[in-house]
Amino acid sequence: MELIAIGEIIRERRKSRKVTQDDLAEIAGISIRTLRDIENGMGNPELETLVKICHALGLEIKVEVIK
Amino acid sequence: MELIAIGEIIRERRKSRKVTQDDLAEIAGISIRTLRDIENGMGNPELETLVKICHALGLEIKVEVIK
DNA sequence: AAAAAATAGGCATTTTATTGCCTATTCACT
DNA sequence: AGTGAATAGGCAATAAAATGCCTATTTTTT
Repeated sequence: MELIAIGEIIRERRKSRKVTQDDLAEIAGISIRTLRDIENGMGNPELETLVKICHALGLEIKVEVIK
Repeated sequence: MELIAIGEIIRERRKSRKVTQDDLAEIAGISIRTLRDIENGMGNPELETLVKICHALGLEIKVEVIK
């Protein structure tokens, strides 16, 4: 699970929902600046930040055993 | 996915591997202080920190659609 | 029961994510 | 092509995570 991968997942999901970065950031309760960085694979977000975004998109973060 | 849940998953996995916090922290490349906080559900770790720990334990962080 | 090992958490410091403000660039629509 | 919306990213300030040092408590081992 890399940053860029999460960013892409979030971006695709957001676009499929036809939501702007601005709207998603507001719904998730984070700044658009942070959302932008995450979608572009920059930085190293806090778990809570990711959870907020994912929740706003109907996504969930899970921990699984590597097979 | 809540903090306390991740902490418990990590702790259980670590114990099943018979590894101490000290050892796991060193293997993961983070401080024992941070690992301790995460296992006890305190704080709000960075994604990279979680990834390091999970990797050291053969665990993976995933994003899934909520059913 | 005693000793050693492991875990817990307070606190100050350092490092880094988040944020806001700004302008530039790209995209979508008429 | 032109216009407005959306996205991108630099930079400084702020907020918060990570770390190190310390002692206390709990757990394990002998």
